[in-house]
Amino acid sequence: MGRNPCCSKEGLNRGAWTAVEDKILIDYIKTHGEGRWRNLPQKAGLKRCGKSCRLRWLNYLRPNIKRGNISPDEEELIIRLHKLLGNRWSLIAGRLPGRTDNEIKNYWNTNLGKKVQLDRHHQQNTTNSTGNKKQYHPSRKFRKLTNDPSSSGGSASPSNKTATPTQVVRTKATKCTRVILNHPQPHRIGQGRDLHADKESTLPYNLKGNYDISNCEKPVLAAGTSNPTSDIGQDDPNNILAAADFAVNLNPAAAAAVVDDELCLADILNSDYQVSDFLPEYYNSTNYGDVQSSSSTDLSDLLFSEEMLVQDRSDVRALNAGLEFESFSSVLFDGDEENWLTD
DNA sequence: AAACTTGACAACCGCATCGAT
DNA sequence: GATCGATGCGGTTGTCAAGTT
Repeated sequence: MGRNPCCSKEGLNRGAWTAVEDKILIDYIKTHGEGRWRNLPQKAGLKRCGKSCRLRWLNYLRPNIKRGNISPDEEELIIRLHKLLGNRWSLIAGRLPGRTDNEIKNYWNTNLGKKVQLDRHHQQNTTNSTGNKKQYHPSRKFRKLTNDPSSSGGSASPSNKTATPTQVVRTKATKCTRVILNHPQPHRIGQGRDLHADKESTLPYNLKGNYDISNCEKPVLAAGTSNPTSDIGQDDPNNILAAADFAVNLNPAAAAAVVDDELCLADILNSDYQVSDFLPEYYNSTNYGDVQSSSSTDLSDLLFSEEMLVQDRSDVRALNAGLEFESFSSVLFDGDEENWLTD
């Protein structure tokens, strides 16, 4: 039994959307909201496939869409996330507010993919600098992207001739020692647990690198809510982890918090975790050290920001099989001088 | 100036996944 | 558990503009 086509293609408009069609779609969605894409064209009076309407809305018409001008920061984040996640564009887009998966995919295919590829090529050339090599002739776009002086449109100066031919965006060797994820509110004094009195035993692991998660549940990755804490009963004795802080002290290994084998970085990135509001207060009160936190900070910002803390390296522990450690480490520590990470 | 090439990106398409029944 | 509809996702294509020869 074959699947019915999402819509009859006969008599439907195809190709670029007109301003009139856009207006109809916008007006309809403003009135009736998103969803029901299959029936939307008929109800709205559009001669378009429902899929097409959805795509048009999600990628171009909906509010808060950023168009063009992908910043160097965004570019860097895309490269890192792609290194980590591969072609999971929606996942990557989810970490870039206002950007769509389609835009990022296109940007990657036309810019970054080649850029990264060229960078790898250059690295190979520099490491294997002996022997005759076939000369590489990058395309016009390649030369432009990499500021190759041979580019006709480039602004090459004589001094550039000795410079590295590629100006590829390099990942910063940012050392992350602690990743804070939003998590359920810890029990407070008088509410079942006293963190201040017994913080070592209350936490599922202590912050000296000895992780004891045997009795812990993993936190609720409450997709779709920015405040998963509200779903957790504070007195639920089973929510040990829910009652504990989900900060992972990983010196020097940058890592996302991983609680069990089922939770990997990709899961975390795919969640709607945000840095919790209450953490600064809590951490300050328990003297657990600096926690840079902001309620508006997205996890991706945190994972890849300069704000990640650098402390001592003394308590590196293998964290978890679920962590895509190798890939993650290579993402964050691309520099040759950062070999210690993989030790 | 025309022909050709290349890049950018909007849009399409097929398959996968999820939830309701 | 099977089926089906709705939606999401990622690969690919089509088209236009800009650049090159």
